[in-house]
Amino acid sequence: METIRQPDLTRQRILEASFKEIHRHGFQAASIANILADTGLTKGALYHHFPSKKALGLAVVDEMVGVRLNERNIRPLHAAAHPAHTLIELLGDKQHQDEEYIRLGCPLNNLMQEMSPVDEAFRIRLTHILERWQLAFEEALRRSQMAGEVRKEVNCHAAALFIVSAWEGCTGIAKNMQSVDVYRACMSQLQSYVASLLQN
Amino acid sequence: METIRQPDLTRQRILEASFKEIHRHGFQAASIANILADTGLTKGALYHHFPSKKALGLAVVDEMVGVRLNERNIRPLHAAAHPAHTLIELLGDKQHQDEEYIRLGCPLNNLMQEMSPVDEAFRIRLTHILERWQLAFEEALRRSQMAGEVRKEVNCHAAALFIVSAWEGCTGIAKNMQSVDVYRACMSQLQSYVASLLQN
DNA sequence: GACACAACATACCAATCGGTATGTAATCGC
DNA sequence: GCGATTACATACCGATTGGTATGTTGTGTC
Repeated sequence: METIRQPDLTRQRILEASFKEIHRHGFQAASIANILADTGLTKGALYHHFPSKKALGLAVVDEMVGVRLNERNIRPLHAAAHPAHTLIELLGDKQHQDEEYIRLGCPLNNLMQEMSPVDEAFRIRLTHILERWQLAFEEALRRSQMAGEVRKEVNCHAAALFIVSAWEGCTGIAKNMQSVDVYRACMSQLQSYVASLLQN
Repeated sequence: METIRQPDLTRQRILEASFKEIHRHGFQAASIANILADTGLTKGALYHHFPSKKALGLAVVDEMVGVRLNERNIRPLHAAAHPAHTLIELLGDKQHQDEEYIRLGCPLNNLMQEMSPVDEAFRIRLTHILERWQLAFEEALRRSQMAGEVRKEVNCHAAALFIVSAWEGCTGIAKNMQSVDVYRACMSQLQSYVASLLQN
């Protein structure tokens, strides 16, 4: 009975199962037992790779939540020729209109709302992710501003903060109403807000 | 040893302690033991007034969260002579800038984010509260629209949805950043959005 | 090939959870 | 005043929680 061992891969499997479990139930209600049942592993494996449930949660924040947000919502802006327009397109992206994603909500927002008042370590890491996101929007607006596409009296920093906030607000409301239509209607209003920052 | 009994009052005390506990830790992580310790009562008392933790939570939603929102964010709009302007003032209300309120977040939003995907009974009641709120904004905008204060091409329904969403988004982000300044900056942007709906 | 260590599995633990069964005292109806 | 019922208090319960101690097996190293 020889069983192959791939520690890096099992670690990743634990992270993915934990991400799913946390996305469904939140961190505090996330059950180690469920994660183990999902992966088919046992406690020995999990506590070999992660010293505690909290450490596992923080790893999920950094290596899953943060990375996914980078790939989906930040990277597209970096290569954009007309960042502000790419931003508006991003707000209407079909990627975010997935049924289950709307039902379960934005993983970043979920964790922020749950953990921020409860655990400082979580809060700080989540804030860092949030700030990277906000900064990406700010730079996108500023680049478009220098290109004359965004009105020059616009406060890009404050606008970026508001866009991130409103985005999370829309996903949160749509999550409660369990409606893709609500999500679209809400994000459409946000799009027109961003459009109001443009020239003409 | 005669102890006076005021069942209505003890029920209210349980509700208030539960509201505090839930506001701090969320519903699922809220501890019955903590609530009892806070009130000085015992399990016998609590389970006499409420059949289960879930029923207690739903009562908190209806009798505490819903009522508070009515008094603070809806009633002020009913008597307003210029509803849209009252709405803008409401967004800058000092009442919502209380330190602890920002640290712990909006009770309605907290519960929506936590409970919507997990429990349908919670979701429905929270949605009702949310819809009443949205409707109050919609009617405020519409009244101002008929008075010629809000531009007539504005979609009041969609705008109200967005205002509620963005508001909750702002409180959520400020809660994570634990900053009254962030809250103010964010709500200020929302104010200017609403202002952009006005005539001229 | 033997030794060392990493990568797991198994079994167990105390603490906490929501909930219940039972007991007791205050209050209300007559 | 007396029985019935309401309003609690006390003690207990099974289930689940995150965590640990110990065992076993694969794997790289010399």
